[in-house]
Amino acid sequence: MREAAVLPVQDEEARSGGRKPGRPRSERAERAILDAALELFGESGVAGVCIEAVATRAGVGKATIYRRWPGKQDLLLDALSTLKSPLPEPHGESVRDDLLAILRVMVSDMADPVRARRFTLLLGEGEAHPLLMARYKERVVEPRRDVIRSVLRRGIASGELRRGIDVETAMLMLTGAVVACGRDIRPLPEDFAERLVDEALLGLVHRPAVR
Amino acid sequence: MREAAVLPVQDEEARSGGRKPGRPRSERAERAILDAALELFGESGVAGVCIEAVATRAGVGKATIYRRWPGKQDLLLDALSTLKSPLPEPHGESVRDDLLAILRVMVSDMADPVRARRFTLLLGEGEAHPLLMARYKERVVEPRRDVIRSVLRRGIASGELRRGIDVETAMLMLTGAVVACGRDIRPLPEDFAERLVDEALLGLVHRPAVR
Amino acid sequence: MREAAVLPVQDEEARSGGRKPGRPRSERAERAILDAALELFGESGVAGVCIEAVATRAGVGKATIYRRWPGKQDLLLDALSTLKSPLPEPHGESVRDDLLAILRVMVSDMADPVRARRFTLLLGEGEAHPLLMARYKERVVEPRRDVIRSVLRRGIASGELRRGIDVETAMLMLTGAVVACGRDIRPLPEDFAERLVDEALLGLVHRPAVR
Amino acid sequence: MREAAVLPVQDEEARSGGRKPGRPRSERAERAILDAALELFGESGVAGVCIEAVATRAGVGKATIYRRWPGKQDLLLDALSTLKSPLPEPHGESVRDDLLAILRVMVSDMADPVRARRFTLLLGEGEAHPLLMARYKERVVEPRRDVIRSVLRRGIASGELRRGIDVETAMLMLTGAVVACGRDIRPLPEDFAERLVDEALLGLVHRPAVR
DNA sequence: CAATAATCGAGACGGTACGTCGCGTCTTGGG
DNA sequence: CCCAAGACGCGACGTACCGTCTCGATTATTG
Repeated sequence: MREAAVLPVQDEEARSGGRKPGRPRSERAERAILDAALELFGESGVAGVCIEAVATRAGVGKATIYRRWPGKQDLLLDALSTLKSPLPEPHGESVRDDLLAILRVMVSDMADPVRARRFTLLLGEGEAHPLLMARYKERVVEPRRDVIRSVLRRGIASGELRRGIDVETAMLMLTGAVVACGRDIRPLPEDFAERLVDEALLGLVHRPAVR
Repeated sequence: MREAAVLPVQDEEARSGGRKPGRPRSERAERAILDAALELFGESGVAGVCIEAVATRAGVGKATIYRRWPGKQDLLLDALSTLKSPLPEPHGESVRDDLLAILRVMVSDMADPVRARRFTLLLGEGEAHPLLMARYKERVVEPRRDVIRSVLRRGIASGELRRGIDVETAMLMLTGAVVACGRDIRPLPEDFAERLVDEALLGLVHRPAVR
Repeated sequence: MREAAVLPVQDEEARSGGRKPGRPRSERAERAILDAALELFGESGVAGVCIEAVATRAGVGKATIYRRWPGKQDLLLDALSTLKSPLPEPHGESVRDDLLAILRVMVSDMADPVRARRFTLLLGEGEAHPLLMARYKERVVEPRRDVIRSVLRRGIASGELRRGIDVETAMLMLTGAVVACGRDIRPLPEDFAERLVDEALLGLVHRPAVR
Repeated sequence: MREAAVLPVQDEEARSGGRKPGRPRSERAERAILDAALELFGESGVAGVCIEAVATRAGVGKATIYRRWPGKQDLLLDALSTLKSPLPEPHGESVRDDLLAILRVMVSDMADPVRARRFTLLLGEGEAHPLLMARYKERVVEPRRDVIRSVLRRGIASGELRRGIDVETAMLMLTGAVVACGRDIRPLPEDFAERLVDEALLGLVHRPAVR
């Protein structure tokens, strides 16, 4: 993750025309580095992405990389970062549709091998770089969970869902299943979101479905 | 994976009381190596388990390690295998009880910060060490999943669970929720296994519970 | 060596009061750079004088240094040139007095620990920086030797010294002794210049002194 | 200078048959490193001797070099170390002959460019590595000075030299001249030792030579 | 007064060498 | 045949400076 990204400034340069002194960082170099990192990642996986190789292939000094990213993992994270898929706004017509919408986004994120790899990588670094992890959760994980929580709460309020639901546990079941499935089963079943939502809505016990 | 393990068993010791010539391998060394590997893994993850560090901490020569395991991953796998909690044998009295039994074991594994940390580290570094990950799944993860699968199947067969259940998806919901919870919520709620099983059994939709 | 120094003098300022257009170079910056270079040299020798460190300590951009001196050696040479004690003009009354005058200056240079350290550092690193060494000799060492040479030659011409003297060898004996003494014996004997001159004048062999 | 050389053990291995555990250091590697260093030194001087280049040319890992020498200078010192020329035993027949004998050795040491370079290098490092310098003085410099001192004292005692001689100053004149000359004048005059001794013996003042 | 032009500080650029660390292998003497 | 110790060649690590460059800002002279 770029250092600059830590600052709460959405537009780094446009603040009252001010700019940092000194020669500005080269966008060409930045693109070349990220491209080289992605190429190497595609060729030989995480292990193949060594800073020296990235620098050589990008035609860049090592310092130019370390100026931007503190280490290999952070570079990889940025390189693998395609922008997070936009969250669907729940329409509110039915709980099932709303859950499906958000879970489909999550499933398709996990289905993309690059995104999945990035996610897994991030998880692994979570222990070593708690701040990184915290930011990732705050920006990516929790917004999605919030959508699910609000859909469930709305469903309870509207009477569509039963009153006794433990919202947090239910949410963890849904998101946890996506992550667990994405980690293990390649390729992901296309209809996994549907199966998941239906299973969760119906429960396991044997009785006539009410709706 | 020990090299010896690929040889037929009788070649090792059962040759009519005969033994291989030369000095036998030291069990002390073996235990010391495994313990050192676990300690280091707990402290700094896969990356922290360098053979040199293991050898130093175990008070052992590096060759003594390589004589037994071909590489870091194989050593780690053996080391981590000693950790898995014993699986409860499902009694078969009720699906709920059987699920609770296995999920309680998993929750309590995740509740132990040391074990949880080890698990998270392993998960995260799975991408970087795919072989290690694969073997860990084969030895630790899948046996647990198999217990859940069989409980669910038995429940369907006995009529206790409804027929249409997607066993795989249901299993992923249960185990995924435990992992997701263990990763995020510290300390884990004591009754998480109960809440999870009940939520899963009942489903979310509003209708009178049948059992 | 300053670039400007290669230009004819009148091009710089004497053009009927005219000046070069643009912002003139800051004398403050120049002094700060030279001072910083000297400080760093005194602290850690030639190796310690890195342009980056000089720039930082002088509060100056690196380009401001490179605009004036083509490299480290040239900067150092200019910096060290500001240090040489002024040479005494030989009065010509007696060879002994003239030699004493110049040797006293050299001895007192070596007696000052800071100057001596600088000199020793410079000598030692001469091999690694031959250009710097050559220029230092040309600017600092040789002028002093020339004084001694001319004193000796004048002494021979006036009949004060014997005709057969090997001027070069005699000069090396005198200056070499000062350097050797300055390197080894701390603090220097106060009367070392006198002892040296007398010993050299008298020679070692046993016979009645003539003068 | 090799680390081992600091220890006061003259024979590193032969003490009571004991030997350090582990694989012994390869003499092949050591020779290859020293040869490579000398080659590079001959090709491009001190600046050309970078550890990476030495390692590559010697077909050796960098660590193998750093295991033996703490840094570039120390490696160079060892590489350039031809054994110090043996000191001539003064015959005692005449002061002039005895001085000539020892000074000729010193002059020929300085005349050899490799030895001279090594000496100059060492001097330069003296400030940075005082212990190294001290050992060098103790082992090489002082023994030579002692020879000169004793020759001078014997000359005074025998009446060959005048009584008032300042032995230390005279010694510094002789040795200092050799060093100063060796540093500046390449190639050294072949008869420099003779000229030096004669000049010192006769002195500078004009009077009939006594002997 | 405005335009021009050189210098200022700051700092990024592509490089090179540094000294360290861990890898997996090899080589000792001794149990 | 195993053990501990530790050296081996290798290669990536992250750092420090090199000498060059590119910024916006500053400061004189010139038109």
